[in-house]
Amino acid sequence: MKKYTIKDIAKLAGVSKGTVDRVLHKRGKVSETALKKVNSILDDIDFKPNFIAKQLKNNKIYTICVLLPDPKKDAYWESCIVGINKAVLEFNAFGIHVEIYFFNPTSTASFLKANLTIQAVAPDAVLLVPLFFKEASTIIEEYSNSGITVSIFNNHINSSPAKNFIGQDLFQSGRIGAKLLSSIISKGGLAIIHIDEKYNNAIHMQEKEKGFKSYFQELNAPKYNIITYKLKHSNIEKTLTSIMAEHPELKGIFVTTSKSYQVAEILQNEHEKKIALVGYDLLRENISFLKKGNIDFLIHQNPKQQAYLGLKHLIEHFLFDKEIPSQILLPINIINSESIKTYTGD
Amino acid sequence: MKKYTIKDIAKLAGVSKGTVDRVLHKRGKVSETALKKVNSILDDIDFKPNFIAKQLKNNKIYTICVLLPDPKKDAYWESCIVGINKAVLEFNAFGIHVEIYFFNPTSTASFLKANLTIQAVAPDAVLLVPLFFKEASTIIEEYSNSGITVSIFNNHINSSPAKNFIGQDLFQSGRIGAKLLSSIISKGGLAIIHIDEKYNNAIHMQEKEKGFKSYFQELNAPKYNIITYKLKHSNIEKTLTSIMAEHPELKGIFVTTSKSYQVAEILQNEHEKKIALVGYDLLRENISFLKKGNIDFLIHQNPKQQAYLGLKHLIEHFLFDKEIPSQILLPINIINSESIKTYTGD
DNA sequence: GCTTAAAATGTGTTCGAGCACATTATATTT
DNA sequence: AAATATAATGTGCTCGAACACATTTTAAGC
Repeated sequence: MKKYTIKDIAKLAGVSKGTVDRVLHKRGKVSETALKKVNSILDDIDFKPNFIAKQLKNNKIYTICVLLPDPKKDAYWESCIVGINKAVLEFNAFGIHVEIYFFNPTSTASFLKANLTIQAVAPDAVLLVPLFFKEASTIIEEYSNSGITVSIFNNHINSSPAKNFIGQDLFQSGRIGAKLLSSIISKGGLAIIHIDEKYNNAIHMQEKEKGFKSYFQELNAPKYNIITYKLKHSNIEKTLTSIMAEHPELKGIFVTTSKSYQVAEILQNEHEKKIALVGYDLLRENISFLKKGNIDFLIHQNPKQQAYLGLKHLIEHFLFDKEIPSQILLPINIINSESIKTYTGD
Repeated sequence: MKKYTIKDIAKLAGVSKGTVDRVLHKRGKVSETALKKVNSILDDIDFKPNFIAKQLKNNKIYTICVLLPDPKKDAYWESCIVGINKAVLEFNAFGIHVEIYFFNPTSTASFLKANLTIQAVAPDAVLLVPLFFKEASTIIEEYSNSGITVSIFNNHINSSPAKNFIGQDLFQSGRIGAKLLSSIISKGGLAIIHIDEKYNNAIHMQEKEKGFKSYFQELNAPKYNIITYKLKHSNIEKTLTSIMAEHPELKGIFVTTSKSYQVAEILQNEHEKKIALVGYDLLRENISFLKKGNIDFLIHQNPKQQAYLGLKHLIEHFLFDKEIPSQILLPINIINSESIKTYTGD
């Protein structure tokens, strides 16, 4: 249980701490006899170098840049900042310097420009949302070549050299949505609705759709029939009402993006029949409709936690030499009108 | 952005580091003029003492004892150990020593005995599950008098001097269960079933029942009628089948404890009609029935996270001088057969 | 003005690892 | 055997905060 120091070992082995140091770090210039003496002591005891002392000697300030879509353009990203601030606060006793940058999620040029700025900063690590597949891959490659550690969250990029990803299993996410709708309604028509956002997160939507369909395929229940639509924000109301007119058997809708409130808005005027609605993300508008009962369930993608963990693992990597997990898939939270209350704080 | 040291401040203020030190720690023996000089510098810059150096100087090992019911007696507590180990791992670079103790949840004597052992250890803090109201209150008082910090989790004790509690809002938890059942079934009979465990966690069950009922009262829907039963483990099958015979309108069951698998076991033989079932906690048996479809939703009380956070806040209090939050109410997670997959890891 | 007490201020050491540099021991060459 | 090269080992300083102790300054008393 005693904590041994290098000095202790030196004493026990009958050599100086310099020699012990050379043995520990394999710096050579140690005689056979001295090596044996030190190693025999090291075998006997459990020596762990004092991390605190190590850090003090090192005494470096690590800079980490975070790059994400501008929350002003899409409120989904707001909570990421909360998560980042949480991590910053947690480690403010250490030499960690975090800078946050935004890019316009509708503009690849903006993404590239932001990365130029970051490259000028020359940070130790970058945590980013690789919204644009192609551009992100190149950029990440560049960072890697400069010896800058890269972690990504929210979006996965298979072919990229960045190995540290934090997000959710989108396929499974779709299955969860399917299971939820099948819990609420026992038969009838179901619609998968992709609301086309200004920027393309097609992979997200596709994976969720696949998962959703796979659930019902496995269920092998012909009592459900599933239709899929891709709506544009500009004419949702018109399209949706016509879909409903065309499909009177429609009982449930699964919205694959955070824009389910736009569907809820329209559904709330449909008084004669209740259509179940499952959507994504705890946006203010979504929460409002969830509480009112127009949205039945929200699936929580937890962007706050994604950003928090991404940053935390980078920091712990630098400070404590911990390995960064190559992939973290967060639990997918199901939220209803009553449980939403418990998600406000931490 | 520069990191200032005491030496820097001394230089800027034109005094020695000893004087700066005295000002920072309010140790007195500082002249009016020197005080002013140093304070004016401190006002200008953002000085945060280097935590690493502080720790190295301090070089103390903090001992924290954790006391919880024996997981061998009730599997619910198993995951607490996982949470504790997570915290221990996270801070293993620091001087933190954690000891875990168990008590028999059916025996107050065992609880008292374990606390005697802990008191002999004389730790810096204790994290415990105050299962027995009266005994826990006394014990916590004793710890406080000895200057030992106490945090509690899972159970709340109003009248105790321990202010640091981590758990969930049980009333709200009951409301969530109610909302879930009302999502699945639109009308009919509902049963609240308390399965009497060997030890009394009556407060838990009562609060959940209150919450459950309050939801339906607010809903003001006479299409539901609610019955409440308290079952003993020994004769669940007999009692439950007689209840179902007596109440053919029964459509949903809310089990307030982690023993919903016992109900599911019986329900799986009822093939002619489907009864919705909502229960608590991710025990192996519960998960199995959730996947099979006999349990519709599980409410996750997250004992792992409760233990983890309890320990983490104690550690951060000692290491970083952070204040321990007087109360943390964790989010209440809803889990279905598809989302359970995403909860296995972290 | 001198002595002594008290207050104020400064100096130096410690914590443990890490590394530069100094010193000593051994081997090689002439 | 002496000179030089090379290998091996030891010493001492650094990181920044904290605190004990030494030194200086100021005030009080006669």
